[in-house]
Amino acid sequence: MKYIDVVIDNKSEHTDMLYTYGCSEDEIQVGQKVCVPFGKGNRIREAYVFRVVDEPEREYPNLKFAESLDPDICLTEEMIRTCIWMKRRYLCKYIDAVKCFVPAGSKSKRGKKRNPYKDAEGEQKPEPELTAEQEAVLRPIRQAIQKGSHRRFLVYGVTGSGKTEVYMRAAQQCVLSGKQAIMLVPEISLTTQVIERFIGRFGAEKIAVLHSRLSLGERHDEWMRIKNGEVKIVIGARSAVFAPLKKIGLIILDEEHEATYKSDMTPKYDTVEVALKRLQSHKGVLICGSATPAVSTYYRSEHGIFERLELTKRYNQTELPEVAIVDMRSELKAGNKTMISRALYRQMTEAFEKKKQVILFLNRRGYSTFISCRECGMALRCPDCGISLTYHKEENRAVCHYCGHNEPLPSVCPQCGSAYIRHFGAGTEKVEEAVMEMFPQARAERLDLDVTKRKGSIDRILNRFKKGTIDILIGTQLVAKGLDFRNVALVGIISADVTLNIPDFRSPERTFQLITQAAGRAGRGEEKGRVIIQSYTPENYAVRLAAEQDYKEFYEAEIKLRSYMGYPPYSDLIQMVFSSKEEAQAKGAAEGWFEKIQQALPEAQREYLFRPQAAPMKKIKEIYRYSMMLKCPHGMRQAYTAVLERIKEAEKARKKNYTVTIDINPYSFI
DNA sequence: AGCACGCCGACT
DNA sequence: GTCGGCGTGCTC
Repeated sequence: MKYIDVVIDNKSEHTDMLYTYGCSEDEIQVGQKVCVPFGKGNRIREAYVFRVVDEPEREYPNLKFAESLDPDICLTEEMIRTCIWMKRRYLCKYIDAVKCFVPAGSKSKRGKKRNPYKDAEGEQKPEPELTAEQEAVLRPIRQAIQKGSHRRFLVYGVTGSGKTEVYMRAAQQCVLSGKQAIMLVPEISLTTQVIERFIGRFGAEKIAVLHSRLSLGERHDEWMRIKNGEVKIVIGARSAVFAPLKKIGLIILDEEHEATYKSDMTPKYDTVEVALKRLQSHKGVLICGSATPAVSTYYRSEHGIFERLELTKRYNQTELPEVAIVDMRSELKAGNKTMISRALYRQMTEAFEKKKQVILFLNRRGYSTFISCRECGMALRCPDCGISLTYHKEENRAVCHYCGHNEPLPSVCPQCGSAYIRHFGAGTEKVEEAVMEMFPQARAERLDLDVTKRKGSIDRILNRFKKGTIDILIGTQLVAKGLDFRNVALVGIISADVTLNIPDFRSPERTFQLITQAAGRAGRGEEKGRVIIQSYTPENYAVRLAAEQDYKEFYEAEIKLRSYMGYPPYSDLIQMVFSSKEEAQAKGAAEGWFEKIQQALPEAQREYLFRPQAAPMKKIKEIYRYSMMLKCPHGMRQAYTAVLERIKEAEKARKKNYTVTIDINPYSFI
């Protein structure tokens, strides 16, 4: 007879705690899925064992007994420890964390197992010889994996420097050492080449692929294959970090800087953090790889938290493309009011004459519009936060989405006095139209998230582009990621200013990354490629240094700014969103929390909490939203989240007419 | 979240 | 006298 503490699979905040049951099964283990009677009606509910003890901590007058255990689903102690850690770190419920580890689907009815990649042949290529640089990078990685020491590496390697080969060799070492590896990629549908290479090298039977396009049954089967130890390497998007492997020797995050590694659903976890937590238990190795590391990651590699390894040479010795910036202010002065500069037009014409292909980037304007001067390029920014102000139509004002600072819309540019100051963003959609008009004979295709939603259409469009049945690919960031097209001679970035003016402290970082990645798409064949960046602020450091392909210089400039403004990595940002059907309730909840947090903070730290403000898209599906931001300076994060945890706990006792969602270091602010 | 208990109003 | 309305409070 054992006593077990379980977490009930139940959506309520109120039951988010451990319940003690009796269990006659002496073999019961932490992580086991069980069925227990719960509540007054003793309805049978699913639950997960978090603790097993011989004697209960106190008397339970009406102790109940667990009824049965699920033979298939059993998490390890390490996974349960990670769940407990996640609850505290992301302020989610136990069950939310548990759900990350268990497969969503149930056992497939037909006992037949399906491996979606069973028939994939893989890219059959002999193992290439490693370059001296790759050898040097692999040496410490292999050593760490072999010795089973928990170490963290940043592999900073320029595009085309052979990072994937390094990953594969590291994974090979991991398998040789009797451990398993997880290979994470930002977006599975754009990573078929990587999967093919892994399958070609290791064989389909040793690899599991996890992603959202799998059916529930397929996902369950893959999960079981992994759990039963049939699989050596798991490839997948961020959720694959939860793969039920027994001995994790290695976790790789490819394109480490990508936003998709931060979950925007509950629990709002950060993949690197979860990976590190798991690897601590497994004494495993973390590899973060990127050609444009996140500023916070590079900072860690400067301060001994990550060991930095560099790949500086392009694998096949192809030259970096020639990058030119076009000053859109002078285009306007010269009377060109279209979104295509004369230089870009010329280059496109030339490319088509040579039967080459063109990629145009048009960044989605997203949810906000910034205000800038078309004559001098200046964009309105918050005097306190340094981020772009957003145009609010209703009040005709410019508003800061971090602190709420707002000012009336100027009628003339405060810098140069021009009357050509207006809100920007709209109009980028017209690029496709403009291009069609300028090049009616060219076959253009658009690739963005709307198109992507239709299953399989990414691959279809990309295949057509590869075959050459499309001349111009017009796309968003999607197209920038790791695609390898030989025949692309020219990449045009329609407006670098759009990403630059997204109201987020990371906008320079993202601009730099986008331009660099986009540039990497040009000239992958024998001929040198060309890149044209159009901007109203060509002197901006992010635009200029991206054109020069100078990451380190950019990092130095950016980290100074972060330090000065107190943004990550010098702080953590916490966003709270309060939503309700009634506007007054959402507002009231936000203000109530504001007061409570203020009271909990020492007076000198109250400036770190910004006043709540209505979300720009105030009403989504009849729900009103208010948001508020808390900046946690160095080392204060735990103390601050503990304050929020206490308030959340206290609010739970009352009946609430609102919901609060807390996002630690969100990727976008609303 | 559910589910039961509970204490008031319209019905057989 | 009883059926059922949903307000309240607890779930090992």
